[in-house]
Amino acid sequence: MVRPRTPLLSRDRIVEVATAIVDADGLDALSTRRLARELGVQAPSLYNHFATKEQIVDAIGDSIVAGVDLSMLGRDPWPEALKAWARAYRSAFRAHPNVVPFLARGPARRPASLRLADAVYGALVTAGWPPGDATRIGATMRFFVAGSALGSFALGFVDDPDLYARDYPHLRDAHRLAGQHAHVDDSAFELGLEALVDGLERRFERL
Amino acid sequence: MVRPRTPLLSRDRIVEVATAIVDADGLDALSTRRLARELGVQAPSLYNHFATKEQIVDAIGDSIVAGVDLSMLGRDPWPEALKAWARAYRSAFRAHPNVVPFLARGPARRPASLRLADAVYGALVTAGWPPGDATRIGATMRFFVAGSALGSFALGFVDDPDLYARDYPHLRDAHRLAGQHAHVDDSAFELGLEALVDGLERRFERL
DNA sequence: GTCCGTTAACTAACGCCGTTAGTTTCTAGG
DNA sequence: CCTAGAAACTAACGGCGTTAGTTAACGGAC
Repeated sequence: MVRPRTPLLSRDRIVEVATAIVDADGLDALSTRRLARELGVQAPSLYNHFATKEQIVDAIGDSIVAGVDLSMLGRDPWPEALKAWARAYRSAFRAHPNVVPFLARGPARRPASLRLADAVYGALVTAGWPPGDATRIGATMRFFVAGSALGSFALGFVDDPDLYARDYPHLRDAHRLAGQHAHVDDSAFELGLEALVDGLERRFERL
Repeated sequence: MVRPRTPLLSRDRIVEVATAIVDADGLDALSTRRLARELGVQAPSLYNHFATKEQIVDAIGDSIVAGVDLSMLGRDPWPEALKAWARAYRSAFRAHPNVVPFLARGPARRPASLRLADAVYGALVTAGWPPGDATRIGATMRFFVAGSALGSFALGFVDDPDLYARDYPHLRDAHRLAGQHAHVDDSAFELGLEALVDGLERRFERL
């Protein structure tokens, strides 16, 4: 086959299959050869659509961030909007946990990230925040959401009672975390989010 | 050379040179062949000291986390201790920005991370927090610190006035962020940290 | 002092990887 | 109809992490 009558590949199809591979088997499992194989094609053909493999991963990231609901920003009161947006942002990450290390990595120059930054900044300024604070709050929320989506805290612990008791005096019961990591991570996120927005509201009152 | 009179390698020396490579040229620049070359050795010799390359990177991570000052925990009042510890944690990350994506990645089962979790959990419980809340607060702080160390928020913007004005109505002045990313990221971290701990103090009062 | 198991270096090689060069054939636009 | 460019191909390069198998020095036991 030299050139098919109808194209075998498209950017969308490549991103779709690449996302499936990463979701199923992790970032490291995404190689140009495997991606091409699952697309029914040879690896170099990908380079007719993307200049590098990194651009493919970038496109995966953009498509994930593009799915974050922004409708509450500028509509609801800012504290509620901020919390709802943070939850939507985090759950978009959580739907593709293997991509998060890449997403959180570099500065996000992808279009969807800019649209998101624009929306949250605009909502805060409209609500009465000074521009400088609005920038910092957008950044802080990104820090928190990215960090919480990144690595499970509770997964760091293994279900072995003896392991911690010996060396870490306060972690006697830490082994129990292993079995409930999803719940622990979720409730830690909720606690932090409430505290953070609560602190921001107090700061806002002082303006 | 088959076996030298005094060993050429040691775990410490490998970790030291590996850290220097990652700091200088990034995680991707760390290959077993380059690491070996800079150690004056052939690549497979590394496998006498570490089972996999990942274990080498793990050891880099552990040595960084081991440097975080924990002395304020259990000594100062918990809100101040928590803030000072978060700043120390973050600046340890910031000293090795290229390692952070790896550090933040998986659950941290390395000894230094466990010691750190033990110290912060112990300090909170001693201060009067219920154990469940202490766990969540430790996790939340880790989320925030890891997220803030991970990717610069401000670096996501390029110093090009026209780029944003067209597509993102509120980001008219975003291009100015590019020149001040360090300051923006630092002050966003400070603002978030103050708000977060402030919110936690209010929650503590309500107990 | 000699033996011997272990250690720490080596060389050679395997099967991956991302990517480039060069070729072929089909499509789309004038 | 002709032609420029797009989209597939094959072949190959240099690098990667890792394994197998070899060799010589070390350190303890007799």
